[in-house]
Amino acid sequence: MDSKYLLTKNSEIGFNSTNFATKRKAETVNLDMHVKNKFNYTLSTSRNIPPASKRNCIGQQSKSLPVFNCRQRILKEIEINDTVLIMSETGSGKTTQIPQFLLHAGYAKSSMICITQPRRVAAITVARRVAQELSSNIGDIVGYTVRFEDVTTKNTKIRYLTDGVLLRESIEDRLLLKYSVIILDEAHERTVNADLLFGIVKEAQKERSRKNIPNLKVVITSATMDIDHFGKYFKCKGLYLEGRTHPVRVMHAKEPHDDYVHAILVTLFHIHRTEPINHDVLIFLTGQDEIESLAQQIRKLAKINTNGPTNIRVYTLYAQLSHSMQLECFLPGPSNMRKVVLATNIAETSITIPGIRCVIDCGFVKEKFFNSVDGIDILKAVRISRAQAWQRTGRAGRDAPGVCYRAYTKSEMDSFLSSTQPEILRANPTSTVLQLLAMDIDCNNFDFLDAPLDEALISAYRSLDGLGAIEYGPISHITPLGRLMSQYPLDPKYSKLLTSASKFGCMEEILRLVSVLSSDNIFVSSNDKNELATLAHAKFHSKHGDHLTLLNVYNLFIKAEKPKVWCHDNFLNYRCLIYARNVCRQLSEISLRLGLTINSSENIESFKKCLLSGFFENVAILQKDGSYLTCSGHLKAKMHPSSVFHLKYKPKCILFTQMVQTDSNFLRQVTDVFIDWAKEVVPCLKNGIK
DNA sequence: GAGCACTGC
Repeated sequence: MDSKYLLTKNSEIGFNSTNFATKRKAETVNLDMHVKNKFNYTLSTSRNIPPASKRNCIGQQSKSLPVFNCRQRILKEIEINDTVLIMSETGSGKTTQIPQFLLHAGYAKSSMICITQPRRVAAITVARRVAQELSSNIGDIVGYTVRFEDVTTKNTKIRYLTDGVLLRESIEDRLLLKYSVIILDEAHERTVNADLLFGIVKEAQKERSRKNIPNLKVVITSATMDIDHFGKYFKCKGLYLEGRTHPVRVMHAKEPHDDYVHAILVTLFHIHRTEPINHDVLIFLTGQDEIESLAQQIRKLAKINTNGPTNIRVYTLYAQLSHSMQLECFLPGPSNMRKVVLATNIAETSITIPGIRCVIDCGFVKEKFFNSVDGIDILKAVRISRAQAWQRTGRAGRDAPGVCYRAYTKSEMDSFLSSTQPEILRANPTSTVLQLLAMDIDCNNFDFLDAPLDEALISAYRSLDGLGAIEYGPISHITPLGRLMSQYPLDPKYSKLLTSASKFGCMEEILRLVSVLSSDNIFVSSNDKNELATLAHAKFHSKHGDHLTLLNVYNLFIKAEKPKVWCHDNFLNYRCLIYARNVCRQLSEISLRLGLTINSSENIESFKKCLLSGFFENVAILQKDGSYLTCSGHLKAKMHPSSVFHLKYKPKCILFTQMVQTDSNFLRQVTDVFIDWAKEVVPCLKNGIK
C-alpha cells in the first residue's frame, strides 16, 4: 500500500491456503454422478469479514466501534485538510460516528453536516439510529431527506440524505451553502449521482474559497478498492479504519464448469450433509427465473433425499417479489430446519439476512449497459468483479465465522475485473448531460472521476438536440425548454412528454402514464397462478396498446376502495402502484410550479401524438415475418412477451418506450400509431421516416 | 416463438 496512507493497523490480512477436497457419501444416484471430481473445491483463502453489530447498549457499543479509537486522528485530519478520504471495511462505525464527532467538535454551529447514502433505507435507518444515540427525536438535531420524505427542521444539524437528493439540491445551489461538511459515504459504489457529486463538491470548494465564503469540508468514505484513484482525483491523503471481522473460509471450484446451477445444487447438498443444521445458506444467482427454477429443484431433491419430513426450507429473494414474501426469510425458522435463501445481488448490500453462515456464489450478475451505437440498453449476465466476490463472501461472516463456496476457479477469478465498472461508464448519459447543462456545465469541461465515453456523450447530445432541450454545437447550450425539462426527475424523453402534454390537452393522462412507467413492472406474474394472472390482466387491456392499458390500471387503482385487496385480486403489485401515485403527486407539483396547465382529455389521437413528441425516435414498422424494424436505427426487434400485442393482432406501425436486448431485441410498452403523425408532431423528421 | 439485475431523483 502506498505510504501516503496512514494506517491505524497494517491492512494486510493473513491468507491461508490448504488443499481441500470434498468428501461426500452420495445419498442419491442423481448427485453421485457429478460428485466424483467435477465439483470438488479447493480451500483458497481465508480472511476476516466484519460481523453484525452486537445488540448491546448503544452507548457502550459506540465506544467499542473501531472508529472510536481514531476519533482524534480523524478530527485532526479534517481540521488540517479540506478533503479527507477514509477507507474502511464494514462494521467500523464510520457512518454513524463521524457525523457525531464533527457535531461535537463544533462543525455544525452555523450550517449543517450532511451524509449521503446510495439507498433510501440506509439513509432513514442510520438517521434514526444516530438520533437515538444522541437521545433526540428524529427530525430534531438529526434528520433525513429522501424522495417523498423530508424529516428535518430548522434545528437539524446532522442530515442524512440520498445522493440523488443532494444532487437535485446542488442544481439550485451549486455552492452547497447549507453545509459546512459533506460526507459522501460508500463512495466505492460509484453511483452516477455520487460520481457527479464528486465533481460538484470539488467545484463548490474552489468557488467558496475564491469568494471568501467559509470553506466546505468534504469527507469521502469508501471500501479499500480504488483508493489510489480517489486519492489522485481529490489530491488528498487517505486514512485507514479497521473493521470488525469474522473469518470466512473460501472454497473455489477445482475446475471450471458450464452449468453452475447444477454445481450449486450439488454444493448445497454437500453443505447440508456436512454443516450443522443451524448454519443457514445464502445462494447468489442472477435473476428471478433462475431463482424460482432452482428453488423448485431444491424442494424436490430435498424430499427425495430424506425419508421423513424435509429439513430444508427454501426462500427466494429478489426485488420484484412482494414485500411480505421478501420478509419471510427474516423470520426465525424451526430449529431442526436449514434455511436456504436464493437471492439476486439485492442480498449483497441492500438486505442483510441474519444467521447466514454459508454462501454459495455463482460468480455472475446481470448488468445493464448502454449501447450508444444503437441507442439501446442491453441487459446481460456478466462476470462479477473481484470486489463483488468479496462482498458476497462477506455475507457469510456477519454473525460468526463462515464459509463461502465459489462456483468458479481461483484462476477464473483472477481474470475478473478488480472492481465493478462505475455506472457512469455503462449507463445512458442523456439525463446526466441535461442535468449538468442545467447547471451551465458542459460535460466536456466537467471534472469527472471517470468521464463517460465520447460516443455515448455524442449520442446523448444528439438525442437532447432532437428533443429541443439543447442547441448542439461546438459549445452546446441549454434551451428554455431544456431548463423546464431538467426540473423533472425523469429521463429527458419523459420530461419532454410532460412539457408538451398541455398543448395536446392531456396533461393529467400523461402525468399518470409517466408515473406508472417510472415504477417497476406493476403486473405480478407467479409461476403457479400464471393463467389466473393473465386472465385478471386481460381486463385492463386496451386495443390501442400498452400505454393506455397501463393508464387503465392506474385509473382504476386510484378509484379502488380497498386498493391493497384490489391489487391482490387483480395480480398487481401494490407497492409499485403506491410508488407511482407518489411520483404522480411530485410530478404534478413540479408541473404547477413550472406554470404548466393540468388539463385532461379522452381524445386518444392527441394522447398518442403527445407520446410521439418525446418518442418519435422509437417508431417501428411491421415486417412480413411478424417482427418490427425500427425507423431510426433500422434494428430488427420482436414484440416483448409482456405486450398486449404479443401473439395477437400486430399493428403496422408502433411506438415503443423501451427496447431491451437479451437473446434478441424486444420492444416493451408499445402503442399503435400512424406514421404520418410523427411528421406532423415533429416537423424536422420529414426525411427521417419513410 | 417466449422475458424484466439493482438503485435513485
